[in-house]
Amino acid sequence: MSSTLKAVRGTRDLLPPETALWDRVEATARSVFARYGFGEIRTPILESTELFARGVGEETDIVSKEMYTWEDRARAASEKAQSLTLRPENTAGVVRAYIEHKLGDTGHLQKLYYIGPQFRRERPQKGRYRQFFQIGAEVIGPVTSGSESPLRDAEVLEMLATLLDELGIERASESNGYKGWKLTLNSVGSATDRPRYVAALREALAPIKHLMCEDNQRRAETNPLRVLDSKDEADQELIDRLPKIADYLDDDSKNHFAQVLAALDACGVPYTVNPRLVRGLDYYTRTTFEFTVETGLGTQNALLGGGRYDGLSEMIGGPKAPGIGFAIGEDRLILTLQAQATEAAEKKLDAYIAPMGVEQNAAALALARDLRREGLSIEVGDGSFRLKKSFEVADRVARSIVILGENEVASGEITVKNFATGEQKKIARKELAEILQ
RNA sequence: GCGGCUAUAGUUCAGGGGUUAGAACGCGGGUCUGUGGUUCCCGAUGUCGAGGGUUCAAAUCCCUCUAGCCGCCCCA
Repeated sequence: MSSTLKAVRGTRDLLPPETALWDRVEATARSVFARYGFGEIRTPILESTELFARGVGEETDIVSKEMYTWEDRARAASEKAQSLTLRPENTAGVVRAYIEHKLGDTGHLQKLYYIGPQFRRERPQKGRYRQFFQIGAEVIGPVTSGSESPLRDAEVLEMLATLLDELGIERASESNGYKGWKLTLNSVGSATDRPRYVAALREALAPIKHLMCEDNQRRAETNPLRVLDSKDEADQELIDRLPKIADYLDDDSKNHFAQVLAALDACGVPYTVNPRLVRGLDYYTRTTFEFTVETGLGTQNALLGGGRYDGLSEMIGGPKAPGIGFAIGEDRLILTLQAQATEAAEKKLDAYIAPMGVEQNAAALALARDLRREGLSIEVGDGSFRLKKSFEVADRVARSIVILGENEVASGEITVKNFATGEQKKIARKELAEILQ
């Protein structure tokens, strides 16, 4: 017995009417990004494995255990098999394209956004899929283009606040029980601060880690920064006494962070500084941030995350090109909007054309064609339907019904009925479009 | 990757070894061969997730698998 074929684990089909919400989210994002001077970039979903190993970091969970990676087949003896990977995130790909196309040589600041699928092989859950969608943006360029400016950090954060506002996601406040979006940020220091701090952390952890939970003992070895955002109650006191990142920031980094916060204040973007906020990707430097929401996502409450990556370009063999970016979990954004249950009125078509008898089918389709070209949304029934059925279907999908029968053809007039008012009248063809508006 | 819960009609769910598996919504039809949205009357919903086992008998009990969900890990 053959089992039926299904979408593979962790992937899913998106169907109407839900896709209308995806459209709205993407259209809103494009509109906001355009106003901030961003242009769209589309990079391949397939990249050389090495890009992620070097960019995202060999030791990160993403690279070490979550990537879809395989050896591409060598087609000729002279060709070498190459290790390929379905992109688990998009920043590395964008920076690779920036380097490959020598965008830095333009001397201009690059503002790029993308919308597309990403792939990570994790255990699926609500808000966490193996193929998931990210909407992201990157600001990157040579230092002389101003790419290192704290103004860029603040601009990106303010843009995100605007986007969430325009999408209708509430800000966390007392009145909504802090269920709206919340921005948390931190500075993890420059490319030299960060290793210094990690070394200090390792040193501090060495004598006390055996007192901690199993997870934290492992983290102390593999990724000491992660110990900081451990949720283990018993370990909190020990964690509080660990060195603070703020004490390892050089003056430039401190100054940079202070300017970001000042600009956020000036723009009225609410935030919380969390000195323990660390992000899982190796490339982050200085400003890191995440937006969380409490609605609809369970424990997957990180709606988007991002940060500065001043050294990423060099890590993958490019010129110095500081940058800052973010990735929004589009799936999570959709879930949040659905949970907010601002049930938008169901969109109905302008009219439904009901041909009376199959001999009217051709005329009905021609009429539909004309009305559609006039900008109306139209559905056409079938002449074999009884009129009662036509009315039922029409009432479900459209605001008005247009009846096309022998009487109408004979008289040259068309019968139109509006479902909301119940008003029915016979009108001339040329008045039709206006009546249906 | 680890631990737990779940899988029955298009949808949301009830049923818990014994003939033919139920409700609501939705769907089809009728009262009405040119009139919907509210009524009224009929009807069909289905390999009970897949495979195997126990039993005279399995949707029901057991095992395996698959998928979803919850928590962890981690992240968007």
